[in-house]
Amino acid sequence: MSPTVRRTTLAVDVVVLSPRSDTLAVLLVRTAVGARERWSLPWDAPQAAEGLEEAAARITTAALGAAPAFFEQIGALCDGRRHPGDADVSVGIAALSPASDGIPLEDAEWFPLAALPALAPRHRTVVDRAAAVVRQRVDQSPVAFRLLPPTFTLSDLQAVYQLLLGRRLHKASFRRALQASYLVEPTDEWRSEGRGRPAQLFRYAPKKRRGARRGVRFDLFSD
Amino acid sequence: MSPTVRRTTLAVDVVVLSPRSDTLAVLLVRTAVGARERWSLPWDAPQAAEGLEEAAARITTAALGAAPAFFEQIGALCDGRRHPGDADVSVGIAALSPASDGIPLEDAEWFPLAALPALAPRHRTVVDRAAAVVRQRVDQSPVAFRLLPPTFTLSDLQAVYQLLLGRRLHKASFRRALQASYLVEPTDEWRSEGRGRPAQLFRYAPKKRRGARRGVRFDLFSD
DNA sequence: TGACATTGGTGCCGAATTGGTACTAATTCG
DNA sequence: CGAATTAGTACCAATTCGGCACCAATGTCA
Repeated sequence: MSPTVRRTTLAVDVVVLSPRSDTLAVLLVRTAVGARERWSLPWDAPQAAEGLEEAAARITTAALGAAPAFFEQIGALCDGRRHPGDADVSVGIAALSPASDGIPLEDAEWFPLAALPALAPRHRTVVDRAAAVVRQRVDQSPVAFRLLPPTFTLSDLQAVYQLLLGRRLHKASFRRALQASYLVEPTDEWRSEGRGRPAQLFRYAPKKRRGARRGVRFDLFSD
Repeated sequence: MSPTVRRTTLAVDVVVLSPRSDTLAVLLVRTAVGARERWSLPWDAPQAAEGLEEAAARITTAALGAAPAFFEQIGALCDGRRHPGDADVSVGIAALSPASDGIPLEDAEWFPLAALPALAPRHRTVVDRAAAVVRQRVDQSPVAFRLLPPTFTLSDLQAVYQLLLGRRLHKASFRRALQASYLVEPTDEWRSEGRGRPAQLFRYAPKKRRGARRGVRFDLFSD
């Protein structure tokens, strides 16, 4: 018996993440279902000859008015869980948007990741996986920089890392590690943010220094 | 304009990885195309009401005669690249199988990851992503243990880590890290492998010690 | 205007971790 | 028995880490 394809229905569900008022927030759109107000992730089917990330960009732009700075696919879901459009399979995409970018359209709103309204079960799973994936990627891809404007202070950067990792970092150690990584370079601008000493602005500018590989670390296991 | 689903064709492509003769090997199946011999990943469409990993287990069993020990989905691909069954979308699954498990069926064969025959472009991408994902997960999920039989020596384990990471590890440091991680426990069996001192056998038995979280490491960036 | 609060940034030191070498242990081969 | 081979450990110097204290530059307010 040789393999054959089957027709299925497919949806792209986008989890747009952005730091808003000191927490990670998710963009949801209002869906009119009966009398009660309901929310869902922005989603749609990919159009013909459209890549998955192209579709994600289009879907996000429709809800936020701006294209996100970064995408990462978090996989296909095909559990039996209900999807708002009854798609057989969902492809989840995590999209990162700087705090300053975009103004949600009329039927869209930011919700803190920790305080979401009820969602379709499939969407709930997609959100959870997106958050987990982004948090895991923090030190392997430039995730944090995509949640910040093009120039930022080191305190901003540290705050984003702390948001993503969910724990405090030591200022001196953080800067040492950053220095050693050749990921940012200083600009000659300074920002004065009300009181306190002005902070130097940096930009993301990774140098291709192959970092010194360390030995295996077994410390991130979770299961 | 509210979102709607579209019908597409879907395939599950499985990358079965196993350590064979000191390299990572991939299981391929022979596909008769014209006169020339061609190879592809084992694949099929998911059956109705079948989860993606269930499908992967079924597909692998059909080619290897045994179900793999571990699956990890590596995402959906929807580039324009050609798929052997002309599926619009492929879901790639990495499957791990211990060296000792399974005997490839008549039309299946192991190929070293570094010396694969020509594949359909989509399958080539799936293989590359599977290898990258598995290598990245090495220190975050029990990937290495799924490439070994239930009991193994620490030298076996170190060899697998070295295969996956593609570099040498220091014996003392490796064992220190392993000790600190509470991932294995000794059995009271010993294995004598020809010459040399017999090695104690261990089994995978993760203790739920929340590892001491370290500071951010910026060293694994690749782009 | 000058003390003080506030935020940014760095220097230093003891403790922990790392990588390396060298050692001991247990077995097979001849 | 001794050489060879593989397993496992002890020690040590160098590096890295976390924490604290300190200095710097600005706004606030008496």
